[in-house]
Amino acid sequence: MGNERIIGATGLEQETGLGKDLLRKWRARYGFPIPEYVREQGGWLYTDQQITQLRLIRRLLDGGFRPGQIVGAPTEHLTALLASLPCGGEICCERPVIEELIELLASNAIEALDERLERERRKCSAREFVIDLLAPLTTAVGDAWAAGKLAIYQEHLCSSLLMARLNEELRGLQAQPNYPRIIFATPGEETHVLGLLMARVVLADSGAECLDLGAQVPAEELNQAAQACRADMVALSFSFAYPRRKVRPELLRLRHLLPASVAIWAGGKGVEAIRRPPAGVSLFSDLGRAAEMLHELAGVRS
Amino acid sequence: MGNERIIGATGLEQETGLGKDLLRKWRARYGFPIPEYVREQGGWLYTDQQITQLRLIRRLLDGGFRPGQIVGAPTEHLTALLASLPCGGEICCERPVIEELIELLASNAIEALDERLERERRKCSAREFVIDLLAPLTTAVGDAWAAGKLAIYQEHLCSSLLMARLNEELRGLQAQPNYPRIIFATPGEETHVLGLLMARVVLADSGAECLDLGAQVPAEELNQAAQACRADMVALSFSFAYPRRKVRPELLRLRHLLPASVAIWAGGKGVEAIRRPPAGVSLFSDLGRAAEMLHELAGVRS
DNA sequence: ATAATGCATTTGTCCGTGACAAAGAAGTGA
DNA sequence: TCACTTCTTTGTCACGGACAAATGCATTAT
Repeated sequence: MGNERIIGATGLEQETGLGKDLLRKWRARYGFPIPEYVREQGGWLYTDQQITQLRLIRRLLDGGFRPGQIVGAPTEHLTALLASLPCGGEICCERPVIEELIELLASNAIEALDERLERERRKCSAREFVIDLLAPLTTAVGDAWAAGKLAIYQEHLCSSLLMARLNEELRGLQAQPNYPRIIFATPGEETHVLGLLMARVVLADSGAECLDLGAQVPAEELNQAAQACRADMVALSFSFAYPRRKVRPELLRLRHLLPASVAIWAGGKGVEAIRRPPAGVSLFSDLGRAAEMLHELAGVRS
Repeated sequence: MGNERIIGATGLEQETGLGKDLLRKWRARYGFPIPEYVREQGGWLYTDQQITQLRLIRRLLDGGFRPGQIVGAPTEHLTALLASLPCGGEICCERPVIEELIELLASNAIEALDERLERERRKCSAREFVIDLLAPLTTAVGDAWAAGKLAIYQEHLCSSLLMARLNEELRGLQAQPNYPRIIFATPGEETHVLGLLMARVVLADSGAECLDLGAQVPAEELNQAAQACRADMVALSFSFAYPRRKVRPELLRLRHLLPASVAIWAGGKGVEAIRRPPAGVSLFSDLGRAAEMLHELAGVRS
């Protein structure tokens, strides 16, 4: 296992969420990161060091730092800054279960992980299972990856496992009268579906009728679908990776397209930082609150 | 409903699978497509006409035409060429069931569609269900979309429905002794997971132990996962949208990384055009054949 | 003192161009 | 007919410039 990894600029984009153009600009402006070109492989060679730094930078940017302050900085400096951030370097494990689960994942004990989840599932309702266990678990897994405790493939493995579970939960849930018909989708550039699925389980469990359009649905298509299916609501999920500045315009455009009778709910890590929602759009950073809102809404209707 | 649609270049990329850079080059080389810049929307305005042409061009390219012959051509010319293609403009509906299902989808009768699938499901084994119904249905839906008979959102809706179904099928399938442990994933830039899921159901139904890594797994991670989980095989799915030229290099790189004891199987529309597979890689355009191979392999082992 | 406004700077994305390598086509000789 | 070599087409990347949105800072008004 060498301490250098060849990754095409596009591959690096996958890992860090930092675009090709942006990395080029950084290289020009701050002199970092400068990869080495390897002829025989036909690709750029980034050192592990550089990749680590880029990951740290990504997290610091999310934490509010500006690129000019951190992009050229040495690793120690970055880690120091990260530690100074509230909830920065630490993995938030409020519940010991979650730590256990992550340990299992780290040691590739997939079957054991699945069984452990099954046991936890029996202890509570579907809603609690998702809100109090799976959601925190997902963010904890993300943190553990960023901290280098998990490999990406383990995160993927976990996602896949959770998605299968969530799909199971969805079975047999019946829509209740007076509860809205909701279309779930992920906006334009968002590929992460796990959060969306969790939301679907929670709201379906609460009695809503749910239709899923999956990932990367353009606003125009969403509008068509909402009208064709006579939906009462559109639910969107923005992950942490969604470019912040694009959230509001996307929501505004959708609000402009959709008839006023169709509500728009948006959730996920990507909208937590948004202060005031655009008019006619509801933001949720908490699935529990969304479920409450749903019940209120249905109560008014009946 | 206007006859013009605003789509950012990136949005168009979604719809047609044609990258931003490529469209720019085409515009410079062939004078097409030239969108109009709209200041107040801050985006490029592509006419429906242009989008239709681009879709047709996409299909013609898949059919073997070269860009220089078709990129500037008028719509009628393109449709004529498409009709001249074997199985070109037609939707291949070998089985009338599929046509029925598509009709249901076109009229947004999702529940009815689901019930119809359920009825078909009872008639046959899981394996036949996937191979003889779902797989053809998926390609038929793609064709219907390309022909303008379905909107994208309907395709998405169908995908989501099928994925839920397939996940159900997966439940309760037990791995059999002597059958390999397989890791499923989608390579670097591939986001389509439906084909992968179908393959997983077929092979799991045949007795393999399946682990899913989901979409967009870089070769390095795949290697790590394969070694950590002691997998016997890696199964990849390339959709029609995967850039042809990248298939072979990706497979070669993976073959180079993985230990020789780990088999590589690749399938999907994206590999059908590949004539000879790289050494040490098996290509499948047919899930049935893959299942047969699996049984042979297990027979040898036992 | 606080909030609000206007100006300067930072920063991410897109564009047009040129370079280049891989794939395809065409030509050549056995 | 097949293998091999040129020539052409074609997709992707790098580069530098341009630009708009976001941010920071200073000034003013309440």
